[in-house]
Amino acid sequence: MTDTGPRNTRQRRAVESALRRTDDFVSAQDLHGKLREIGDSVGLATVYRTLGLMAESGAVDMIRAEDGEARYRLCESEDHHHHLVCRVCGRTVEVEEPLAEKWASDMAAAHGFTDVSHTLEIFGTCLTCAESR
Amino acid sequence: MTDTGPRNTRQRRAVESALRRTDDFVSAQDLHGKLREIGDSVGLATVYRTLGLMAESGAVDMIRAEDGEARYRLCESEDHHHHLVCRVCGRTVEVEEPLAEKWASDMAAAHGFTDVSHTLEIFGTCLTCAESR
DNA sequence: CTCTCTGCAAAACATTTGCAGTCGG
DNA sequence: CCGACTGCAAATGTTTTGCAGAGAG
Repeated sequence: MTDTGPRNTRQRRAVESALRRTDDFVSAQDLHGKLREIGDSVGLATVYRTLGLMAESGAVDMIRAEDGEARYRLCESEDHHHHLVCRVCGRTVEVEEPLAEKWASDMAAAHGFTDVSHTLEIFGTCLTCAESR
Repeated sequence: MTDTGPRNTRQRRAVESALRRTDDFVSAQDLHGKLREIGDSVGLATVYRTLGLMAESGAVDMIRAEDGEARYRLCESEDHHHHLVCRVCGRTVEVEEPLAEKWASDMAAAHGFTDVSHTLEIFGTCLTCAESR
């Protein structure tokens, strides 16, 4: 079980670094743009591939914006959690709801479902964005 | 307030009829395919436009599959509700969770967010699909 | 060295839009 | 009649993939 893990390439470091510098959820496209701006460019396909791997390994959270676009963010807590996202500026608050977890799995079990996963995201307009409207 | 509503065209009737014949969530592409199969073909763009309007008016529920594709289903209950969806066969169970509603709005308000909306979907493998695996 | 990772460009998809013609009311 | 609705094809935007070359271990 010698987990060699992914290779330590410049591109991977750049993606992780850019994610670390961002508090909010960003799309693969956004990230690609940011990297290009700071002159640490990484191919778009590589950004997608890297984010995909990180999401699979649990290193980043992935959510879907209301239009279906995927957005990523470095995972802060180990525990499963959800997000309150400003649909204007993207500001994010990480929230926990232990009851929802249990409710979801109980509900699924009651109907004979297994391998349960769930999504729970809250979208709104944050105070700052509402005022500057 | 004479709501004339949308026009009663063959295409709109075909879409509604096809939705009525399906218990599970279907994508616009699926629906377009089904209509073509039964020889009651409707342009793909029209399927999208019609589903979009119906979703806006609340006539259908719209959820995002795990891959981000939009899926639609005739709305059964007036109240806001959520879904337990089999990720293999698409079988759907409509569930309600009044606590989640309140929790989401309270949580958002506590952080100064307004115009709150939320998504809560549960994905799993239903008994039938688990057995035939 | 070897095998994974990368970049680029093309492909694959879902969805939207421009426009001219159709048809419901 | 007239404006909303439709079909088609082209445009868009995101994400994936094929392939040859680069570089990590």
